[in-house]
Amino acid sequence: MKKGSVTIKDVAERCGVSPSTVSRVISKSPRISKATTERILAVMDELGYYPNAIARSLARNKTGTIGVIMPTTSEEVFLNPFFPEAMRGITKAAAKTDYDILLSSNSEKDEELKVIQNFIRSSKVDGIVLMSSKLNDECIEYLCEINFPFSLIGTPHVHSERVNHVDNDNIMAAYELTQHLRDIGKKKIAMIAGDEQLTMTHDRVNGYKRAIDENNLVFNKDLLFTGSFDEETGNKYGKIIAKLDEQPDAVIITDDLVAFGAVRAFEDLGVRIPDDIAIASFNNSVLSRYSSIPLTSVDVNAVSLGYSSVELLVDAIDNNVRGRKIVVPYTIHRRKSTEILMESRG
Amino acid sequence: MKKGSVTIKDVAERCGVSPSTVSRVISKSPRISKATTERILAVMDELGYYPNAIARSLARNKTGTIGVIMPTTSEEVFLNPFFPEAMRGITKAAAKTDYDILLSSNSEKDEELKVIQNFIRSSKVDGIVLMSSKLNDECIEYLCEINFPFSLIGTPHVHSERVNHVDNDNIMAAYELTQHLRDIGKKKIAMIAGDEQLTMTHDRVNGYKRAIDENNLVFNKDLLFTGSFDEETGNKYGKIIAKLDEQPDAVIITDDLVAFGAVRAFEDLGVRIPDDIAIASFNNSVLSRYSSIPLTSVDVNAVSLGYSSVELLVDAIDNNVRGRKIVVPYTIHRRKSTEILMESRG
DNA sequence: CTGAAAGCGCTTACAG
DNA sequence: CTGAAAGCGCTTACAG
Repeated sequence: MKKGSVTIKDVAERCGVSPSTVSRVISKSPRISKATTERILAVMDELGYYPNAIARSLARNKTGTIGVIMPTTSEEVFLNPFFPEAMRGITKAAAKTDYDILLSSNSEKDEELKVIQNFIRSSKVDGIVLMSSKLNDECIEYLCEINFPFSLIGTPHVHSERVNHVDNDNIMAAYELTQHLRDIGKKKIAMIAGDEQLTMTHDRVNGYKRAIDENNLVFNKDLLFTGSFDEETGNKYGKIIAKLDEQPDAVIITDDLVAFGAVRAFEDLGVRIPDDIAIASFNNSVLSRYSSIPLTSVDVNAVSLGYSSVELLVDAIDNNVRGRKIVVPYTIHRRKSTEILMESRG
Repeated sequence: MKKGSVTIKDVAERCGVSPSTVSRVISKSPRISKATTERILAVMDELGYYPNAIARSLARNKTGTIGVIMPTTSEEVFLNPFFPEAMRGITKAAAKTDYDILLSSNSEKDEELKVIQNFIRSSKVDGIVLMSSKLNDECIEYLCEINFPFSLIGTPHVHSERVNHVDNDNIMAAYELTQHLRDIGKKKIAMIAGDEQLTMTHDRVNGYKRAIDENNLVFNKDLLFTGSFDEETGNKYGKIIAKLDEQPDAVIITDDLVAFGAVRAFEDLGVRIPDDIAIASFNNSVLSRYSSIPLTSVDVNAVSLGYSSVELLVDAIDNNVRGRKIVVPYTIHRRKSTEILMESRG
């Protein structure tokens, strides 16, 4: 557009000072007299001057933007309400800290590392937020190796003492959920966990197992399912579970959307919720409230996770902080899908 | 980090050529001999050279990034599934066209214009995607005035021949929805439309009115409500509608989330859906399928809207195109909330 | 087909 | 408190 608009040089000339001086009032250097400062500010206003962010970035070797890496394909991502929520927290924190957000747009699966490398090598960003944590995460590996500032939503599998991360206590959350199911009288509890590659999945499975052990319930690995975060997965496993010879009486599911798939399967097959099978899931999306059977669900507080991830990152960029960890509390919302059974019922 | 890493100069020296030549192979200029090109490529690889995007931007006066402006507060935005969906389309198209996405993070309401001005004046972006269209939209106004490349998701209220935009035919969609309600035997149709400031709201209201007229139903402005896109709004108007002396027998609602609020109100007050009041809404979110009463809903194809908005924008940037319009088809999904009534019923 | 030079718009030691 | 100068890493007419 109107290029060659007004530059620092124009302002300088008009004021009869050097560009250096103008630059200093821009960056609020205290070494400029109040008089000149005000005169320059006035002229900047008059001329409609606005500092060029690109030029500034180049000179200062700092971009003022952070890269946010959406896991896997952006297509899948936005189906899960977790990510929009987390983005909400991220944008909010970014607005506060005055960083811009460069959104990764990896079109293909497993291009994350490439996107990250591109962001870094072409120096488009000062730091990176990783929105998920896998078991052998090459992105985490890479970022640690080159010691580039980043923060992680989730818990790293390795290098935990070197990476800034924010997470819920997923072990405890799954543990509590399992306890809750036992408390309402359930004995045989299945689990549909998420992607095996995610550390989150492992944490939740561990919490589940611990509760099973402590309550002297039997752990049966045939009752533990893993898969992706979509309705289909839930529907598929729901059908399998409903048709088991020894049907479980409860199931913990790693996400509401998946849970809906299971609910659909149960309804289709005449399995009553919560009477025959109770359901408890994660993410507390709007859907969990408005489902035909409202679902007990863990609110992981995705907004806070996102918000804190940016705070951590800024600390990493500005103060070179590494290995800090923030735990965001979760809340279990009890709903009809795990309602306590009446004494007398057919 | 590893600053002063490897630059174009390093590559040039190592090759015994000038930086100009290296620059030319980077930008794939055809004027460089195949031999030198290959030699230089090899050295770039050997040295791990990667062009600095910032420097390139400054020199070329082009950033290679597009700014995406989320309407109002980012907090509200992510509650509505429309936006994540649209973002999905946007990131997908951006990945294809090789543009980066700078996400607006306006923390306060009505800071959109400021964010836009900041993006443009500090030359952080080559173009802008506006995700919603208001009646007297100062952002559209501004962008037209300075003739900055942008595209709009929605229909502009004015300057329509000058702005690139992509939208559904909202008039027709609301018209069809109203017809559908009449077809299932409804006579007195209310509407909970969205924010009065949105052109979308006006289009939908117009389609609704037209259908009312054509069918010789009575238009009653007391049956037309406007408000924001949240459950509360739906719940509030749902209660009001349920308590009207002459209760309507159907209601069109501008968004599933709002519709859920109304459903809740109706259920609480013993109003049967669809028997007493049928409900048809917009956006076809996952929720509309899994609600206690599945909702008839219009799929606006938000992903396509987002995708096309980027295509339009790139055309605006590269070829200076203005005033192009794309219409994205919608689909009405009929569900239980507008099921045809049985003949004999109490 | 290639190079020397100027320039993109800012910042920042260094010197005074 | 202020300025001259060099530099950030690239691009691009211009000239050959």
